[in-house]
Amino acid sequence: MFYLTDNNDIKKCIQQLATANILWIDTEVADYNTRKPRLSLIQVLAESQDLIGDRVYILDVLDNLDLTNFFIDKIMVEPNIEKVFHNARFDIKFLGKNEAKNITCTWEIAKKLPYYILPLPNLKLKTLVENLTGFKNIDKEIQGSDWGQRPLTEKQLEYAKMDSVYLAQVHLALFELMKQNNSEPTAENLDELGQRYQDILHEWKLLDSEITHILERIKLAMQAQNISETSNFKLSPTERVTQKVNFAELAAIVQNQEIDLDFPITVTQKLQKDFGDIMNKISVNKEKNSSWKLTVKNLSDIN
DNA sequence: TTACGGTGTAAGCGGCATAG
DNA sequence: CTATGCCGCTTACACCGTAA
Repeated sequence: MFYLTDNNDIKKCIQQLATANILWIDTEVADYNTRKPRLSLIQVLAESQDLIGDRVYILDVLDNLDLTNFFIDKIMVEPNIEKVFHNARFDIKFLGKNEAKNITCTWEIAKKLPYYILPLPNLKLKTLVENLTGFKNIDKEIQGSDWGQRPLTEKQLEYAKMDSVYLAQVHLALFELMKQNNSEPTAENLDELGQRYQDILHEWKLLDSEITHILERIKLAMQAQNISETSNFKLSPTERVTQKVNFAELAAIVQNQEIDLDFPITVTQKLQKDFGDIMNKISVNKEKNSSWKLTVKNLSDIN
C-alpha cells in the first residue's frame, strides 16, 4: 500500500495511474451525513491480481480541491480509462458528476444478474465479497468512522486499502458470471430450454402458490388483528384518488367558453359500443400496436 | 444525508378461449 | 352471437437500496 499525503507525490501518482486501461476505485467521505460532506480518500488499484493490497494507492485529498480536480481531469473524464466502483453513483458525486466517463458499477452488474444466478439477500460489497471471493469476515464497522480526522488510524487505512482489493475481486467474479450467462438468441438451444422449463415448472408452481397463499393469509390476519408491523412484515394503507367529471358537462363548458382543449382521447371498446353510429361520423385515428405472445402448448402429463 | 432506477402493488384495458 | 374469466401489458404511485 502506498499512502500518499504530499501534493507532488499525489500528482505524480495520478499521472502514472492515468496510463492504465482499467482502475478499481473507492472513496472515503467525511461528514457524509451533513450538508457539506468532504472527500477524504481516493483509493486506486490498477492491478487486479493484488490480493493483499500491496499495490493500492491511497490518495489523501481531504479539503484539497486542486488535487481532486486534477484526479477528475486526468482520470475521471478520460474515456479510455475504465473506472470501476461499487455503487458508482455515490462516488461520482464527488468525482466529476456527469463529466465522468467510462464508469463501471459492480452494484449495477450484480443487480442485472437474476436471483437464481446470484442468490444473495442483498448486494452490499461485503455480501458480494463473502460469497464470490475467498475473503471472509469482512469488517465494515470502520466504514462509518470519522474520515475527517488526521492522522487516520492504522485500522482505517487497512480498511480503505482492502476495499479496493475486494472491489477488484468482486468485479472479476461478477464479470465471469456475466460471461457465463449472456445468452445469444441466435445460438440458444430451444430443446434444452424447453426441457428445463418442463423440469422445474411443477416445483415452481408448488412454491409460487404457497408463497402467494401465505402472503394473502398474513395480509388478512394483520388486518383482522389490527397489527401494522411484525418482525417480518409491514402493512401500510395506500390511497389512490381518481377524479371523474361528467362528460356532457365538460363538453358544454369547452364549447361555451371556447376553452382550447384539443387532444385525442382513447375510445375503448365499451365506448365504441356506447357511441354506436357516431363512430362512423367522426374521424378516427387508429394506432396499431403489435407484440409477440409466447404460449405454452403440450402441457406434459405430470404423473 | 443524496440520487434515481428498480420493484412491489393495484387498477384498467384488450385479446383470447370457453360456454351457452 | 354474448357473457365471463384469465392473462399479459400498461400506467400510476410508493418505497427501496447503496455508498460514507
